[in-house]
This record gives sequence, structure tokens and C-alpha cells, in this order.
Amino acid sequence: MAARDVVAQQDQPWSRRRLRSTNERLLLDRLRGLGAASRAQLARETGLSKPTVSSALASLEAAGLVHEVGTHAPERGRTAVLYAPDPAAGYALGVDIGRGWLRVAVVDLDGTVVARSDVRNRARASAAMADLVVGTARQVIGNSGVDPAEVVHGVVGTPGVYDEKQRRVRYAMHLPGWGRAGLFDRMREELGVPLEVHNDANLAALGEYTYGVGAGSRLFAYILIGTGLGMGVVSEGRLFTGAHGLAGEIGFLPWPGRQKPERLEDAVSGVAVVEAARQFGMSGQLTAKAVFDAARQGNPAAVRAVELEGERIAHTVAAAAAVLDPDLVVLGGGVGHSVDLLLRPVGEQLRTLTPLRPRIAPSRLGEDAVLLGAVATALGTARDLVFERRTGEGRPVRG
Amino acid sequence: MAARDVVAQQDQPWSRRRLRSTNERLLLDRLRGLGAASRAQLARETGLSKPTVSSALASLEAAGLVHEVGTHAPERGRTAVLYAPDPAAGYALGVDIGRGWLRVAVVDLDGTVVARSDVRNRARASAAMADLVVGTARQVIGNSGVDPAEVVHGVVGTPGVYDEKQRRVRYAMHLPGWGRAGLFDRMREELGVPLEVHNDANLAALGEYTYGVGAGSRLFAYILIGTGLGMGVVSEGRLFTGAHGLAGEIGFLPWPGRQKPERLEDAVSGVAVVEAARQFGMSGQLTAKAVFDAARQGNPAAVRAVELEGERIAHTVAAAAAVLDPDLVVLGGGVGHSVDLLLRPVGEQLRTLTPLRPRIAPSRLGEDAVLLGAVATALGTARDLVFERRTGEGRPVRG
DNA sequence: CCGATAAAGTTAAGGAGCCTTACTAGAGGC
DNA sequence: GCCTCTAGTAAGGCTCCTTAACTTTATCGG
Repeated sequence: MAARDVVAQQDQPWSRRRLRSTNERLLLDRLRGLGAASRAQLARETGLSKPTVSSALASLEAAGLVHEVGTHAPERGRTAVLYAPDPAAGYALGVDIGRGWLRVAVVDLDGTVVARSDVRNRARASAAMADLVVGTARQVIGNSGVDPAEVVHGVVGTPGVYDEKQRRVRYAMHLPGWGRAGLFDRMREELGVPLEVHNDANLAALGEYTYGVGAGSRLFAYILIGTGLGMGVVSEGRLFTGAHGLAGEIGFLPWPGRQKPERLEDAVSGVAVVEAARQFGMSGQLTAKAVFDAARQGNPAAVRAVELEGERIAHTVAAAAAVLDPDLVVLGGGVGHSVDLLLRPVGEQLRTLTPLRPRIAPSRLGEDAVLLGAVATALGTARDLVFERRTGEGRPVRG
Repeated sequence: MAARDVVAQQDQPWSRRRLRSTNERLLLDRLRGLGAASRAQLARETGLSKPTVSSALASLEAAGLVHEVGTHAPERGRTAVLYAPDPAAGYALGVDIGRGWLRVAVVDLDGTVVARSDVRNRARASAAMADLVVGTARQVIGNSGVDPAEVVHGVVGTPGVYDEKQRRVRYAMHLPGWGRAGLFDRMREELGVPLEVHNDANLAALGEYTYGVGAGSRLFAYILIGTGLGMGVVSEGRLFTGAHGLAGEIGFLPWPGRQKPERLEDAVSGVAVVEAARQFGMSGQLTAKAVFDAARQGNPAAVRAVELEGERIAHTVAAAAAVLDPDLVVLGGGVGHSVDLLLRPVGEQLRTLTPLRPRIAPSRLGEDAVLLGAVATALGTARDLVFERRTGEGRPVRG
């Protein structure tokens, strides 16, 4: 969304006002990259002249986006005054609505988590779940000691796809009633924070890209295997969403299963592992985790079930590799703990399926991937918002 | 490539020189969109002031990028002088190297084809093929009457993937020796035109997006079915290439064929249609075209072969749809003429494979898709180049 | 035919914001 | 104490944008 605004602006004319704004933005971004820097250093790095840097930095300081943060003594010569972005100039909210857990975090503009809460999600009705989200978010903001008005943006991760026009979630098979219209509007209203809604696998991909093993990848795919099955794709640092936000809905991949075509999601998700294990002879109260644990102990039925799961994931990876050409595929979600068991069978099967062999790695963030992705996304928008409102306060606007 | 430069520039500081340059660029682009416009009209549309538009337009005219093109009488008031981009300010070269045909076109900056030649490609050795390309390109430029130095950029479409580092084509299975290093360097040198090399399916996608049925699609996939099998993906108007330029190499899709896993390319390409027809009982000297023609006449073996081909294509489309979420899939290439026969079986099979059902359409450009894609790509870069060299000639450069 | 109106385009004045140059400030080395 | 080196400031100039007023050229209505 923020990115689209920038693109739209490129058709606008360039007056000196825009020039100044762009240079201030350049300095702020550079400062975030460096952590802290002197005016002279910024001038060298950006190519701007020293006076320009001084004046732009003064504006940023007046707007409260930047502040002095210490000094640095060069080998010889006058000591420099260091500036850094003010992390307290605004805050962002991240929410991960999972079937089992609800996670909420508030971060400052540096991306540091200032408050967080993970609560079991026992709500069955969608209204109760919305209430839980709002309540927990209020509580986290309260605990953080941050003025609620300073939480300028929030991002929510949920299964399914958010339809901007109908203002509701679609394709959230595992959350009954969650597709009702108006749910998120109510949450926005009660919370008083703008909320952006994204698919959980997409956010997990962004999280893993920003804070995890995906860093620096040109094209990277995150496969979320849990109750459901999803994939998020990050291309050149930006989320790849497709025409209707359905990109990566690999639950819909054709899968050569039985006579009647079966959805891949049903063949790969946690439920399928349990089903396979049962078919191979395991019995009792099984969960996916239990099957993986048994396989680690050497239980033959469990080993065969895991082997089969590996083959199925390999099929998914092979399809994604042929279409997208990723340089890295990360496996995460519920099976995240068990990726060590899966890597070998996936790799072996992949060799028989396709000559393409992207690097495959387990998630580094584990259960936090979705939340951190939400936080990273919200942070990006929050930084934009805080920067944009600067002008209005700092100086009078004239035509 | 041009797009990447723009991104890189965004980290550079914005001085006054850049300001002017950006506004001139804005005006030129707007002018291309409108075809022709008066200064007052441009001022209204861009938001720039009238004096600024006058002065920037004068610079552009001095640089030869823009010229007066007529007048327009408003309902009342003084008649306006109309300006338009000068199409003769530079030229671009497009080349489609296919196994059967070599196509070359020269276009002016408006995108109008000023000369074109299609020749049979009978060369078997790669060196002969390179010579044929250079010879034909020279001839087309000669016929166009354009000064060869004014052909500022060229784009070549070929099967396979061009490796920028090794400076050679890879994965061009159907062109023996075509992967040799130095081939394109020699062509560049002998022709004296910078040549960019791209995968043919990718260019076809871009061509169909720019001039064909793909116009305005948010995410669109072009499936090229001919001697080989390839897919090009255009996302938000830009080519989607993946991490190593292999995106859309759907020849590598896993395909539930026989006992031994078979490459999808072998199952879907033209050769496979012939093979299937033979298996179903046809005989004689068969080509893919012959099979399709026979099917149109009602030959049962041919009909079954076409049916099977439809199922295979449906499998491809289903996989692409689940991963990419396109709003449009175009079928083109050698089977382009026969898409009418395929649409029904593809649609039917797709219904059984996946709930996702992107719009499927035949190519509008047919055999010209690759060439027009090459031309469109070259045109973009040529416009950039011509705009950039303007400064050097028009005015002295000062720090 | 002549003034009113309207649109296109130019001229002139003013100002925003950048750069360069030249300076001051402060820290170490000899 | 003086030299050198780096950080930062001050002054002046240049570019290029905007606003506002003006000129030019067309139509319309009397």
C-alpha cells in the first residue's frame, strides 16, 4: 500500500518542496541503516553538501524524528555530534491470529518490541475472537506505557485472504464465521488504530525475509505447513501477491493423489500426517507432533508417514521452483520443529522430480514468523506515516 | 535493466539538476501518453506552472526530443500550439530467434515499425545462425533508411536463459551449440548495437501485455507451446524473472506421467502431440499442425491426442494458477492457431483440478508475440537512452 | 466593427533550496 | 604554540520553480 503511493507520486511534478522532502527522507533512511552518524559522515555518504545535511537534519530534529545521541572522536580533529532516528516518534502494532494462539506485539520505530503478549485462542465464534484480539491489543498497548494515539499503524495476519472491497476475509476454511463482513471494521473502530489485514503465510514470508534466514534473497518462498497449507513469496524484498491476493495458495495445486482429485492441502497438512500414520498402523490419540516424535524414536509406521509427507512437500517445492525460480525455500509452521526429519526425504524426492534444486532451509523464527512479519510490515507503514505528518506540524504549508 | 537503474538512482541526492531532468521526463512521458498536447494542457495535467512547462519543453525541443506538430483551436480563445515527441529521435531493434523463423524489426520511438524482415532459419550451426542474425539485422536497418548509429538499443529473444555473467545462453535444448560463449558478444560487435538477450517466452508475455490481450492485467501468464514449453509472467507491468531468470521454466514442472518421472516439457510440447496421435493410431509424416488439422476434420485418433494435450495444458495452468494467481492466462506459440480446439478440453479438465479459474485466452499476436515483446522492451530502453544523452548535447554539464 | 470574454502563452518578480567557498571550532601531534 | 586535520557554520550565488500580471489571439454578442 505504501509502495503503491510512492509509485503514484512519481507522476507528480517536482517542486523544491518535494526536493527537500526527498532529501530529508534520504537522510532518515540512511540514518536508520547506520544506526547513528554525524552530519559530515552523512554528507559524505549521501553526496549532499554539508550545509544541506545540517539544515535538513535540523528540520527532522524539529519534527521530533531525529535527535542527538552522543559524540564520536575521530583519530584527529574535532569530535563529531552523532544523530540517530528517534525510536519513540511513533509505534506500530503487529497481530498474529492463529487457530491455536493469538499473538500481539507493539514495536517502536527502531523495530524493538516494547510489549508483547501471547494468549491461547480458545474462542470458537468469530465475534468472541474479534473481542479477544481487541482486548489483548488494548492490554499490550497499555502495558507498553505508550500513548495509544502514538500507535500509528497495525497489521493483522490471519489465515485466508482479505478482500479489500468486501472488507472481509475469504478462504479461511479452518476458522468458522471468520469470513463475516464488518469484523475487521469493528476491530479498527474499537481499537482506534488503522489495521491492514494480510494472509498469514505471506506475513511469515516477510518476517523470515526481514529478520530470519530469507535476508538478502532475491526471490524467496516460505511454505507454511500447519493446520492448513500456504506459501508466501517475497520478490526483491516485496511481497508477491498475484492479481487477487491469492498467490501462493498452494492448497489448490493439482496433486496426483487418488482417483478423485484431492486438494494438495489435504494431502500435506498436519491432518494428513496423522492420517498416513494411522494407515501405516499407528493408533491412539495422534497429533502431527506425536507422529514426528515417534518417527524420531524409530517407530516404522511413523517413519513411513514422515517419508510420505516429505514426498508431498517435495512435490510442492518442485512446482514452486519451476514457476517462480526461488533461490531459497523455507519450511515453517506447525512442522517447523520437525524440519530436521523432513529435509532428507524432501531433498531425495526433489532430485527425482526436477533438475531445479533451490536451497531448502528450516524457518529460523519458528512460531514467531507471522507476528514478526506483521510487525515488519506495520513498521514500514508507520515510518512512512510518521515522516509524512512531520510537515504538517513542523512548518506551515503553502501552495 | 533500465528499471534497476531508476531504483539505484533513488538513493542519490536530489539536486536542482535532477529536479529539472525529472520534470522534463515527466512532460515527455505525459506527451507520449497523450500523443500531442499544448503547453497549457500539459501544465494543467502535470500540475507544473505554465512558465515551467514552456521552458522545459523548449529544452526538450532543443534536444530534438519533441517538436511542434500542429495547432488546436479551443472553443474560444487563442489557438494552441501542439507538441509531440519526435519519433525519429532514435530507433530500437527487436529480434526473435526461433528454431524455424528469424524475425527482425526496427521501430521508431513511437513504436511504429519502420522495417521488418522474416526469414526462414535453416542454419544448423550456431555460428551460421549468428551470421544470419547479423546479416538480416543489417539488411533491415538498411531498408529502413535509418542511420545505423541512431539504432540505440536492441533486444533479442531466444529459447533458453541468458546468463549475464558467463555471457552465454543456457538451457536452449533445441538449438545445438547455441550455448557457446561469445556468440552474442560477436553479434553486438559486428552490429554495433547494444543487445539485450531475453527468454522468448518472457518476451512473448511482455509483447502480449503491451500490444495484445494482456493489456491492463495485474498479473498475467503467457504459456508458449511450441517445439519447447515455456511461460512468461508479467506482474504489475514488469517481467517476473525469479532469482536466476528461470521463473516460468515450466518444462521442469513435476508431472505424473509414467513410471519414470518425465519432464512436463516432453509431455506438452508439439512433439508430444504427434507422439500421442501416433499412439492412438495415426500414421504417416505427422506434424503437430497436421494432427490439429485432422482433429478439426474429426479424425478420432487426432481428437483424442488433442484432448490429451488439453489435459496436460490444464495441469500446467492449474499449477501456475495456484502459485501465481494470475487474472489471465494466454496460450500461444506453435499451437496458437489451434487454441480454439484446446480451450474446451483445457477448461473442462481445469474444473476437475482446481477451484481457481483464471481467464484463459488465445494469443492475439500469434507468431509475432516474441518479436513485439522484444521491440517493446528495446523501445523502453531506447527511450531512456535517448532522453539521457539529451543533456550531454544540449547544455554544458557543471558540478 | 468593437468591446467583452476566454484561453494560450510570455514576462517579471520573488523565493526555496541547493552548492561552493570561506570561515570558525575543537582536537591532537610536534 | 603552531600546524594539521576534521566538524560544522555563514555568506553568496545559482538554478529553477511559482505567482501574478500582461500580451496575444481567438470567439461572441451587440
